[in-house]
Amino acid sequence: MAYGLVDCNNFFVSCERLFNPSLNGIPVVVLSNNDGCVIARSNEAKALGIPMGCPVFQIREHTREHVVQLSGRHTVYGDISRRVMEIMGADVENLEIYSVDEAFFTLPFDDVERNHAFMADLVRKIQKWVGIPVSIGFAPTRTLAKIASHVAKKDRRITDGVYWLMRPEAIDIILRRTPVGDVWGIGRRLREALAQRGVTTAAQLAAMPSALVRSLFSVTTERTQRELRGDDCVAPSPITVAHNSIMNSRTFGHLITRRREVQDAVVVFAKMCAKRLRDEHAVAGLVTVYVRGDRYRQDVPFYANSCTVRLITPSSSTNAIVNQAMVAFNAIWREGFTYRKAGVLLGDITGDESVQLNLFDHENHARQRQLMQAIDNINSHYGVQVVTLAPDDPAGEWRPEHSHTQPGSSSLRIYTGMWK
DNA sequence: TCTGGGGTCCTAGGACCC
DNA sequence: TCTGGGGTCCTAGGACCC
Repeated sequence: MAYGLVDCNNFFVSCERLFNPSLNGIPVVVLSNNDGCVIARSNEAKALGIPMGCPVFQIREHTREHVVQLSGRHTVYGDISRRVMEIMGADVENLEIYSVDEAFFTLPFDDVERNHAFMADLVRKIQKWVGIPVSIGFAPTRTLAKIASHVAKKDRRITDGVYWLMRPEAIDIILRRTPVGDVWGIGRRLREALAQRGVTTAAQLAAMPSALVRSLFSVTTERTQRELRGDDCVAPSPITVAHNSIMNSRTFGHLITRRREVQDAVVVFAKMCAKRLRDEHAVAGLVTVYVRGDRYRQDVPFYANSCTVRLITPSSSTNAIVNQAMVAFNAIWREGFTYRKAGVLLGDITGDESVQLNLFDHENHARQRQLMQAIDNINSHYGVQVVTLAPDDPAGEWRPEHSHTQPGSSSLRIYTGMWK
């Protein structure tokens, strides 16, 4: 049994290079929202020593001058990702899409050489058809396959973009050369804790007694450790992974002190969450709202809080979710602080066919569902928010003094008018 | 001056029940 | 005054991932 991992190299940068070939061969980074952090780097940018997740202002000035900085375009990356995954899905078995630029799969043949030739072809095919360079690693476990794909990426000329980490001797050699912090599942905290015990390489972690790893850390870390030894511990996930939570949040471009502005943002996040729920034919039972100040600012008092509200009947109705988000928001809002970020998180998500209806909610639920569907249809037809629910109204009912509104009982008003 | 967004899983501790 | 044990469910918080 072996797992394959296909990994798109420097994915966001590679996408940008598709549209602008002059970016080839030079240092390029793609930035997060508000152009705050580096979220993708070309090899040339990595060579300049720019770390992943690095805030832009921390890049030394004379380095920054030589780097092309681009704002992220995640819709575009999503489209390109889909094309890569479609090609993979057509040629391999049990493709499990793990992230926008990675997927696990199992091998199509028993014969190693045949597999290798097939995979090397696949790497060339994706490069030719989509224009994205990928690397593929194979190993007895997913954790080892991640390490194998790193080897494939690093030593591309030797490996054809495909690397097999199957033989115990080969695994042993590679693990000795792999810093423990590069192992999938070992982050900064665990790396530091392990270093205190003299464990700095993946091989040393693999050699630790599993019971000790578990008692020092957690079952998750023990699983990681066993995977390094070749025990397959990560349960396979179904191809269509249902979400346990849906989140929408944003760091604001500047510090906000006005209630109205933060509240408007929360309403927008709640609406986007509700729309995604409906797209996934799901309903949520929990609505969490959180707000927080700027943890880096020493000169203003810091405040952060969150509140979770349960819906009496799980719902995907914008009205019900925005309503509960406002109840939660009102509970945590504090005047006199500055706010840097807010978000809405939906939890307890289930399929919408199995909603346990509250006795009094039956009729209301069916009507809500029809209304939401009508609104989604109109908006998707025109491609803009032609129809929207009332909460955007500055004189609306979402004021603190109206925070006792019960779920589902507030009136629904519809604006029709083009969005400017 | 400037520090992302969207997820997952695990653990500890409290409330509550019999 | 003495004041169980075992179970479930929920939540907050932490660590990790890309």
